[in-house]
Amino acid sequence: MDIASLRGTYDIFPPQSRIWESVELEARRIFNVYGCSEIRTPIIEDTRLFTRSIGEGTDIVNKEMYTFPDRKGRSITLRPEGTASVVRAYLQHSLYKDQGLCRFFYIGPMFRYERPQAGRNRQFYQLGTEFLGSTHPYYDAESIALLTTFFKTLGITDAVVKLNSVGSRSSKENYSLSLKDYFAPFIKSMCEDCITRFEKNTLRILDCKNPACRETIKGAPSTEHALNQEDAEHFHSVKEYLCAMNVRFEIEPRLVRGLDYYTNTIFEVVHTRLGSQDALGGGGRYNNLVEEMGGPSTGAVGFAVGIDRLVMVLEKILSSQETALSDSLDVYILNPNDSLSADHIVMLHALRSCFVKADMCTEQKSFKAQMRTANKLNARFVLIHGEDEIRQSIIKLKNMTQKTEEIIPYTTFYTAVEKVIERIGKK
RNA sequence: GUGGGUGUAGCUCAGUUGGUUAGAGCGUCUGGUUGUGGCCCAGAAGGUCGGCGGUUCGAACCCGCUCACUCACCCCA
Repeated sequence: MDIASLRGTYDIFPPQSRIWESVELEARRIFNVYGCSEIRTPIIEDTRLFTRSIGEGTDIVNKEMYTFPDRKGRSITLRPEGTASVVRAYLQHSLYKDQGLCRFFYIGPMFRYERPQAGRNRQFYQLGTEFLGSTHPYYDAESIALLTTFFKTLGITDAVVKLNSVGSRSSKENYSLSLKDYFAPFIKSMCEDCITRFEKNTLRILDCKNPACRETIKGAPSTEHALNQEDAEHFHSVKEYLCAMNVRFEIEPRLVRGLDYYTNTIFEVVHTRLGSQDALGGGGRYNNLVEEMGGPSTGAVGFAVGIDRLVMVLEKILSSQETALSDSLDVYILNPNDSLSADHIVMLHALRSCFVKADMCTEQKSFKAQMRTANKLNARFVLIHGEDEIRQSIIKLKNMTQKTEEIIPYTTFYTAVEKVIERIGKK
């Protein structure tokens, strides 16, 4: 075949898909406990939604979006993240009129045109929450607590929460200015990237990994000094609430995020077993976004988790035994006669109607070969109903683990099925 | 977008300084006497050596281009 999955996209199949299922199941469970309801938004949106919310100067908007004209020439974009769509839906349906706080969660694919790498794909999957309608610092803390609780229930105990605050818009602007003042004398000796960052997005200089730049960055003013009174208090409360909930975190003064809409609290959860793309999740507060999108001033906070990366970590934690074990069959119906009998089809159907995980052999194979198949399928029982059994009006049921065989009388179809189900222990 | 690494059977990989019919392990299938699995034994199927072009008497091996995978930069989840 000459057609393969597109670059940066991939297929998920067993046994790996089982991990995905359990992640999603656990997420729904925890989110429900925290009062979040699911929101499903379209995967395609008007391009302007993202350019406005994420920011014109960001990498996502500049070079990573899947953007194309539709048949009427409108600019369409495959969503690169979830928050913008949630905010759009929130506004479009005037949800801010209903109640104080809306708690949503979402799960689904996102798209970014990037060079694939470990933990980075063009179609990737995120699950996340958005709390809309409050500026209270408690919800910043609750978001982080929910995130860490989720990881813990999945068995991830060694993830690290990194926390910082960039402050409100005015604090952010102040900070940006003070950084410019600080870097101005050194900028000519810094790396090329930093020079462009200096003009484009000064905050991002703090993220530079160049050792020479690093030295200059060390002396840069930290975000905390740039926060105004109110922002500092907000940040302080968040930290206090986190401590109260026994959530561990590390203050990371250099932490800045690539999306423009963040204000105040920003956080990231990293895991050491991931490689260079080590963020399992991240998020923060975005108090201006709803208003910027044309709604009322609305406080909001949220996070997103990279499911692809989460699964990578879980695969390393879980033993291969654990993932393979779950695949077993209750009964395998043999086909000792040459042709597929109607009796077997009806039997299979009846068993499945009673939620017995059953399957049957439809091929013309030797008895031995059929037994081998049963074994390969990890069948707990094998049901034998061939010519001999028909003559004697019985069914043979072999217990594969105990290697025992039981004879079940076949007086009527229903009593026989009943007995089989009873023996299998599914009643 | 920039760099490094890698493409040989379904999977994991060998393959000598270029030289006849390209191998192994696992997996798959079929047998090992009448209709009974795993273990063991025997056998079989399965490959455009990523693709295209070049060098050569001769290329899986050398060269060029291209595609894909992969890791890193960048950025993010």
